[in-house]
Amino acid sequence: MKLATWNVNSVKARTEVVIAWLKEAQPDVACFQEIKCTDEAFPKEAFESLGYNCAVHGQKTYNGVAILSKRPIEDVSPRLPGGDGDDHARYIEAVIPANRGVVRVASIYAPNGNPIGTEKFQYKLAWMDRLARHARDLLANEEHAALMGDINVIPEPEDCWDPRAWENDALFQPETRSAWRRLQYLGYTDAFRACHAEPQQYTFWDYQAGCWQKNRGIRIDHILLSPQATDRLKGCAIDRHVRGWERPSDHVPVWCELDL
DNA sequence: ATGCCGACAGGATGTCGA
Repeated sequence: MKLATWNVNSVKARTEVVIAWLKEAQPDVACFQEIKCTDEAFPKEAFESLGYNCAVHGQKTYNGVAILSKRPIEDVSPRLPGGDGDDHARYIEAVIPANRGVVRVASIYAPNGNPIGTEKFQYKLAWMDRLARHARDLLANEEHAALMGDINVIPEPEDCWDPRAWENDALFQPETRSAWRRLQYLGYTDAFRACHAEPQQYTFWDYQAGCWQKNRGIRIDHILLSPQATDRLKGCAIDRHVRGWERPSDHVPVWCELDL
Protein backbone atom coordinates (compact mmCIF):
# COMPACT_ATOMS: atom_id res chain seq x y z
CA MET A 1 0.00 0.00 0.00
CA LYS A 2 1.50 3.30 -1.14
CA LEU A 3 0.84 6.34 1.06
CA ALA A 4 1.94 9.82 -0.02
CA THR A 5 1.96 13.38 1.25
CA TRP A 6 2.34 16.62 -0.68
CA ASN A 7 1.99 20.31 0.08
CA VAL A 8 0.53 21.33 -3.28
CA ASN A 9 0.49 25.12 -2.64
CA SER A 10 -3.04 25.72 -3.99
CA VAL A 11 -4.89 22.77 -5.48
CA LYS A 12 -6.75 25.08 -7.88
CA ALA A 13 -3.54 26.55 -9.31
CA ARG A 14 -1.96 23.08 -9.35
CA THR A 15 -4.75 20.77 -10.55
CA GLU A 16 -3.02 19.74 -13.77
CA VAL A 17 0.31 19.12 -12.03
CA VAL A 18 -1.38 17.12 -9.29
CA ILE A 19 -3.23 14.98 -11.83
CA ALA A 20 0.01 14.33 -13.73
CA TRP A 21 1.70 13.19 -10.52
CA LEU A 22 -1.23 10.99 -9.43
CA LYS A 23 -1.15 9.24 -12.82
CA GLU A 24 2.60 8.72 -12.54
CA ALA A 25 2.93 7.79 -8.87
CA GLN A 26 -0.36 5.87 -8.46
CA PRO A 27 -0.54 6.23 -4.68
CA ASP A 28 -3.29 4.35 -2.86
CA VAL A 29 -3.58 7.28 -0.46
CA ALA A 30 -2.50 10.88 -1.04
CA CYS A 31 -2.54 13.53 1.68
CA PHE A 32 -2.51 17.13 0.44
CA GLN A 33 -1.78 20.33 2.34
CA GLU A 34 -2.23 24.02 1.55
CA ILE A 35 -5.09 23.34 -0.83
CA LYS A 36 -6.06 27.00 -0.21
CA CYS A 37 -9.73 26.56 -1.08
CA THR A 38 -13.08 25.76 0.49
CA ASP A 39 -14.58 22.26 0.43
CA GLU A 40 -16.93 23.42 -2.34
CA ALA A 41 -14.09 24.67 -4.55
CA PHE A 42 -12.00 21.49 -4.22
CA PRO A 43 -11.71 19.87 -7.70
CA LYS A 44 -13.17 16.58 -6.50
CA GLU A 45 -14.46 15.46 -9.89
CA ALA A 46 -10.99 15.63 -11.44
CA PHE A 47 -9.65 13.24 -8.81
CA GLU A 48 -12.73 11.05 -8.72
CA SER A 49 -12.32 10.47 -12.44
CA LEU A 50 -8.92 8.95 -11.59
CA GLY A 51 -10.57 6.60 -9.11
CA TYR A 52 -10.02 8.52 -5.87
CA ASN A 53 -12.40 9.23 -3.02
CA CYS A 54 -11.84 12.60 -1.35
CA ALA A 55 -12.12 13.85 2.22
CA VAL A 56 -11.57 17.59 2.44
CA HIS A 57 -11.10 20.08 5.25
CA GLY A 58 -10.85 23.29 3.30
CA GLN A 59 -10.52 26.98 4.05
CA LYS A 60 -10.67 30.05 1.86
CA THR A 61 -7.27 31.46 0.79
CA TYR A 62 -5.10 29.82 3.46
CA ASN A 63 -4.26 26.35 4.76
CA GLY A 64 -6.65 23.51 3.90
CA VAL A 65 -5.94 19.77 3.90
CA ALA A 66 -7.34 16.72 2.13
CA ILE A 67 -7.07 12.96 1.89
CA LEU A 68 -7.49 11.11 -1.40
CA SER A 69 -7.88 7.35 -1.39
CA LYS A 70 -8.57 4.65 -3.94
CA ARG A 71 -10.18 2.68 -1.12
CA PRO A 72 -13.13 3.92 0.94
CA ILE A 73 -12.45 6.70 3.45
CA GLU A 74 -13.99 6.01 6.85
CA ASP A 75 -14.27 7.74 10.22
CA VAL A 76 -13.20 11.18 8.99
CA SER A 77 -12.28 13.69 11.70
CA PRO A 78 -11.50 17.13 10.31
CA ARG A 79 -9.65 18.56 13.26
CA LEU A 80 -6.96 18.10 15.83
CA PRO A 81 -8.42 17.85 19.33
CA GLY A 82 -7.84 20.63 21.80
CA GLY A 83 -7.87 23.67 19.56
CA ASP A 84 -10.12 25.98 21.46
CA GLY A 85 -11.11 28.66 18.95
CA ASP A 86 -8.49 27.61 16.41
CA ASP A 87 -10.15 28.03 13.01
CA HIS A 88 -7.16 27.09 10.82
CA ALA A 89 -7.85 24.08 8.59
CA ARG A 90 -4.62 22.21 9.29
CA TYR A 91 -5.61 18.63 10.06
CA ILE A 92 -7.78 15.83 8.75
CA GLU A 93 -7.67 12.20 9.81
CA ALA A 94 -9.40 9.10 8.52
CA VAL A 95 -9.31 5.31 8.49
CA ILE A 96 -8.59 3.46 5.25
CA PRO A 97 -9.23 -0.28 4.89
CA ALA A 98 -6.22 -2.28 3.68
CA ASN A 99 -5.91 -5.84 2.44
CA ARG A 100 -4.97 -6.79 5.97
CA GLY A 101 -6.58 -4.62 8.63
CA VAL A 102 -6.81 -0.86 8.33
CA VAL A 103 -4.49 2.13 8.34
CA ARG A 104 -5.23 5.42 10.05
CA VAL A 105 -3.87 8.37 8.10
CA ALA A 106 -3.61 12.05 8.95
CA SER A 107 -2.93 14.92 6.57
CA ILE A 108 -1.10 17.57 8.58
CA TYR A 109 -0.21 21.19 7.87
CA ALA A 110 1.67 22.40 10.92
CA PRO A 111 2.09 26.16 11.40
CA ASN A 112 5.16 27.86 9.96
CA GLY A 113 5.73 29.96 13.09
CA ASN A 114 7.79 32.81 11.65
CA PRO A 115 8.94 35.21 12.80
CA ILE A 116 10.30 33.83 16.07
CA GLY A 117 9.57 35.84 19.17
CA THR A 118 5.98 36.52 18.10
CA GLU A 119 2.59 35.03 18.83
CA LYS A 120 2.95 33.09 15.56
CA PHE A 121 5.84 31.13 17.02
CA GLN A 122 3.88 30.53 20.22
CA TYR A 123 0.98 29.28 18.09
CA LYS A 124 3.34 26.90 16.29
CA LEU A 125 4.62 25.42 19.55
CA ALA A 126 1.13 25.15 21.03
CA TRP A 127 -0.07 23.40 17.88
CA MET A 128 2.84 20.94 17.99
CA ASP A 129 1.95 20.24 21.61
CA ARG A 130 -1.62 19.45 20.57
CA LEU A 131 -0.30 17.19 17.82
CA ALA A 132 1.91 15.31 20.29
CA ARG A 133 -0.96 14.81 22.73
CA HIS A 134 -3.20 13.45 19.99
CA ALA A 135 -0.40 11.30 18.57
CA ARG A 136 0.11 9.88 22.06
CA ASP A 137 -3.60 9.07 22.39
CA LEU A 138 -3.59 7.32 19.01
CA LEU A 139 -0.85 4.94 20.17
CA ALA A 140 -3.31 3.38 22.61
CA ASN A 141 -5.16 1.94 19.60
CA GLU A 142 -2.06 -0.09 18.67
CA GLU A 143 -2.96 0.27 14.99
CA HIS A 144 -1.20 1.06 11.74
CA ALA A 145 -1.02 4.85 11.73
CA ALA A 146 0.70 7.23 9.33
CA LEU A 147 0.87 10.90 10.35
CA MET A 148 1.96 12.68 7.20
CA GLY A 149 2.33 16.19 6.02
CA ASP A 150 4.12 19.52 5.98
CA ILE A 151 5.32 19.41 9.57
CA ASN A 152 7.38 22.59 9.12
CA VAL A 153 10.32 21.20 11.10
CA ILE A 154 13.91 20.83 9.89
CA PRO A 155 14.86 17.88 12.11
CA GLU A 156 18.67 18.03 11.88
CA PRO A 157 21.43 20.21 10.40
CA GLU A 158 21.89 17.64 7.62
CA ASP A 159 18.29 18.31 6.53
CA CYS A 160 19.12 21.76 5.12
CA TRP A 161 21.77 23.15 2.80
CA ASP A 162 23.23 25.57 5.37
CA PRO A 163 22.25 25.37 9.05
CA ARG A 164 23.54 28.90 9.69
CA ALA A 165 21.02 30.26 7.19
CA TRP A 166 18.20 28.73 9.24
CA GLU A 167 19.36 29.37 12.80
CA ASN A 168 16.94 32.27 13.29
CA ASP A 169 14.07 30.58 11.51
CA ALA A 170 11.07 29.05 13.30
CA LEU A 171 11.55 25.77 11.42
CA PHE A 172 14.94 25.13 13.03
CA GLN A 173 14.58 26.50 16.56
CA PRO A 174 15.58 24.26 19.50
CA GLU A 175 11.95 24.28 20.73
CA THR A 176 10.73 23.26 17.26
CA ARG A 177 13.21 20.42 16.97
CA SER A 178 12.35 19.36 20.51
CA ALA A 179 8.68 19.09 19.51
CA TRP A 180 9.75 16.88 16.62
CA ARG A 181 11.85 14.62 18.87
CA ARG A 182 8.95 14.32 21.29
CA LEU A 183 6.90 12.61 18.58
CA GLN A 184 9.68 10.09 18.13
CA TYR A 185 10.12 9.53 21.87
CA LEU A 186 6.41 8.67 21.95
CA GLY A 187 7.15 5.85 19.53
CA TYR A 188 6.75 7.30 16.02
CA THR A 189 9.35 6.65 13.32
CA ASP A 190 10.55 9.12 10.67
CA ALA A 191 9.89 6.86 7.68
CA PHE A 192 12.39 8.59 5.44
CA ARG A 193 15.23 8.37 7.96
CA ALA A 194 14.36 4.73 8.66
CA CYS A 195 15.17 4.02 5.02
CA HIS A 196 17.86 6.58 4.09
CA ALA A 197 20.97 7.86 5.84
CA GLU A 198 22.18 10.33 3.18
CA PRO A 199 22.22 14.01 4.20
CA GLN A 200 20.79 16.87 2.12
CA GLN A 201 17.62 15.14 0.97
CA TYR A 202 15.07 17.90 0.59
CA THR A 203 11.32 18.23 0.14
CA PHE A 204 11.09 22.02 -0.23
CA TRP A 205 12.98 24.57 -2.30
CA ASP A 206 12.01 28.25 -2.10
CA TYR A 207 10.79 29.83 -5.32
CA GLN A 208 13.18 32.70 -4.66
CA ALA A 209 16.89 33.22 -5.24
CA GLY A 210 17.30 30.21 -7.51
CA CYS A 211 17.09 27.83 -4.58
CA TRP A 212 15.98 24.92 -6.75
CA GLN A 213 18.74 25.48 -9.30
CA LYS A 214 21.33 25.69 -6.51
CA ASN A 215 19.74 22.78 -4.60
CA ARG A 216 19.31 24.91 -1.50
CA GLY A 217 16.39 23.12 0.11
CA ILE A 218 15.09 21.78 3.39
CA ARG A 219 13.45 18.53 4.49
CA ILE A 220 10.22 19.54 6.22
CA ASP A 221 7.59 17.18 4.77
CA HIS A 222 7.51 14.01 6.81
CA ILE A 223 5.85 10.66 7.35
CA LEU A 224 5.64 9.52 10.96
CA LEU A 225 4.68 5.89 11.48
CA SER A 226 3.27 4.16 14.54
CA PRO A 227 5.24 1.11 15.73
CA GLN A 228 2.72 -1.20 14.04
CA ALA A 229 3.03 0.68 10.73
CA THR A 230 6.82 0.85 11.03
CA ASP A 231 6.93 -2.94 11.23
CA ARG A 232 5.24 -2.94 7.80
CA LEU A 233 7.54 -0.31 6.21
CA LYS A 234 8.99 -1.49 2.91
CA GLY A 235 10.36 1.77 1.54
CA CYS A 236 10.17 5.56 1.52
CA ALA A 237 11.15 8.12 -1.11
CA ILE A 238 10.97 11.77 -2.15
CA ASP A 239 9.62 12.52 -5.64
CA ARG A 240 12.26 15.20 -6.17
CA HIS A 241 11.85 15.41 -9.95
CA VAL A 242 8.37 16.93 -9.58
CA ARG A 243 10.00 20.22 -8.48
CA GLY A 244 11.39 20.56 -12.02
CA TRP A 245 7.98 20.39 -13.72
CA GLU A 246 6.15 23.39 -15.18
CA ARG A 247 4.44 25.59 -12.56
CA PRO A 248 5.52 23.36 -9.66
CA SER A 249 4.63 23.57 -6.00
CA ASP A 250 7.59 24.64 -3.87
CA HIS A 251 7.22 21.28 -2.06
CA VAL A 252 7.49 17.80 -3.59
CA PRO A 253 5.66 14.57 -2.71
CA VAL A 254 7.03 12.12 -0.13
CA TRP A 255 5.72 8.57 -0.07
CA CYS A 256 6.13 5.27 1.69
CA GLU A 257 5.17 1.72 0.92
CA LEU A 258 3.60 -0.35 3.69
CA ASP A 259 3.14 -4.11 3.49
CA LEU A 260 -0.58 -4.00 4.22
C1' DA B 1 19.75 43.37 3.34
C1' DT B 2 14.10 40.44 5.27
C1' DG B 3 14.18 41.13 -1.08
C1' DC B 4 14.43 37.72 -4.85
C1' DC B 5 8.93 34.00 -6.23
C1' DG B 6 4.26 32.73 -6.34
C1' DA B 7 -0.76 32.42 -4.81
C1' DC B 8 -4.55 34.97 -3.13
C1' DA B 9 -8.23 38.59 -2.92
C1' DG B 10 -9.68 41.95 -5.49
C1' DG B 11 -9.23 45.08 -9.00
C1' DA B 12 -3.65 48.03 -6.28
C1' DT B 13 -0.89 46.12 -3.68
C1' DG B 14 -0.55 43.94 1.02
C1' DT B 15 -0.40 39.29 3.30
C1' DC B 16 1.51 34.97 3.67
C1' DG B 17 4.61 31.27 3.02
C1' DA B 18 9.53 29.00 4.72
